Amino acid sequence: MPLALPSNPALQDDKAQAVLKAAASVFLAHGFSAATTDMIQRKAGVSKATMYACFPSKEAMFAAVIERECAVMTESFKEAMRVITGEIATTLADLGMSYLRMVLSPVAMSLFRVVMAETPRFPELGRRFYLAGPKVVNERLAAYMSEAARTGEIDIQSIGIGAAATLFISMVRGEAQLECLTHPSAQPSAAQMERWVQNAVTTFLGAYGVSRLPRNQDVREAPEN
Amino acid sequence: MPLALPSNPALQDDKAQAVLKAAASVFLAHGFSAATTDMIQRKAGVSKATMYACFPSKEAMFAAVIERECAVMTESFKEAMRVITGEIATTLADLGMSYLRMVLSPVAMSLFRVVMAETPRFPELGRRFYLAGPKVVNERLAAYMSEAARTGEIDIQSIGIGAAATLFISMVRGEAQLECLTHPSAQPSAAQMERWVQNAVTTFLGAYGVSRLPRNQDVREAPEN
DNA sequence: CCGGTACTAAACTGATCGGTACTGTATTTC
DNA sequence: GAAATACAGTACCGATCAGTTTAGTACCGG
Repeated sequence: MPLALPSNPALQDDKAQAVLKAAASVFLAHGFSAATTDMIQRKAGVSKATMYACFPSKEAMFAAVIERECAVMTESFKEAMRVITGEIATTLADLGMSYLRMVLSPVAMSLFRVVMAETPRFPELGRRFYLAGPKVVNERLAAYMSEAARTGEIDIQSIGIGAAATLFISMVRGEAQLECLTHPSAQPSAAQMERWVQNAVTTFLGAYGVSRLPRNQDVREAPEN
Repeated sequence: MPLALPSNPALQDDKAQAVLKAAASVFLAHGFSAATTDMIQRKAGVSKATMYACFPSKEAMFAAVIERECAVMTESFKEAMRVITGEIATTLADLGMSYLRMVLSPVAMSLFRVVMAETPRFPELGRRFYLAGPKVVNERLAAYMSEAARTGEIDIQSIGIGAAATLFISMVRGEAQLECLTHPSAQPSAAQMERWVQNAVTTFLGAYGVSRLPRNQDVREAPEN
């Protein structure tokens, strides 16, 4: 008789990883309630007993999945928000594009959907998401803007660094994310993404940029959405 | 004992409304998968047979609920985005506050969560939501901005009316909605909401406002979030 | 060779799901 | 007053759920 599986998390790490990976794909595709442990077990290629040896319950699997995806997201955002020194208009555009690519990626979209849906029932999950994603991005961007303010490229004294960062990010993400969330089949073109980012940069620098060159070196025309 | 029924040939319509209302509260609270028809039936105070006489299936109930909530939302937004003539800074702040109050209301938040979660499985639902909410708001705001541009209060030729409207709305909504979605327990204070709106107005007019008065008549200082 | 370990496959438990069918009853219509 | 209508209440159906248990297998170190 196989001994009755004590709470030994160090089973085969191999199997636990397979379960976690399978659980991630199932939960991100279907959400918590619509996902079934059978789907996870089947996709992981392990037996039910093994799965329940790795995680004590469906909820625990879900929590582990979200935790892991948040951690991955944090790293991706840190990478995406790494500043390459240059003119501020270019830098903001680059940061905006990196950010938008991340936010609109299939994994990030699915994670967003699932977390938003399940936050009322798993509140700590929403907080975790906020800290892993938006918080990190805001901090990185605020750090850059602080430097840009110091060198005189922008003047954001009137609203503060933190607010300036969130406003810029909100403009970059706003319409883009909303449209993609509500139209899941069609993903946006590169040109569309550049338009979204460029509009945000133009507006932000229009409000807070310190113009050394004559204003309005921008912009191609920007269609409705 | 069943109470006396109002003797109408349209009894069914009466019950159907009760079912729809109950279904709305259950679906908005739990999402599609976690909601059960028993919860709806119980809350509506009707029998299962009656419920299934009104709607052929759980999916149909869900679709009807979302459809109705979207219709209600449209009317609310149209009301919220009605312009009362005044100075542009004041008008934008008023519109922003009305909009934000709507967006952050419990019903709108729940609807947003549910629609975002279920759009991959019911794609037409996401489109419906977009048309009923964001689209309407953008149109209303764009109409106002068009007028403001005509009277010379703003100059948005460089990006276009539609883009200007979505950027302003994105700034108003961005951080506010994200924080409320991820922190469902604590609803924001009026002061916090005013700060969000004021930052958006300041930034927008900083970029596109035509200053007749010396610039920077604004702003109280704006804390981080 | 043994005994423990790490599993698989599948049967099983009790609960719950969406949906149907049946029974009984109050009201309306003719 | 009889038939029809519109319901409540509830038992029921097959399916499916999360999670447990059982039986058996392949591999390991000693």
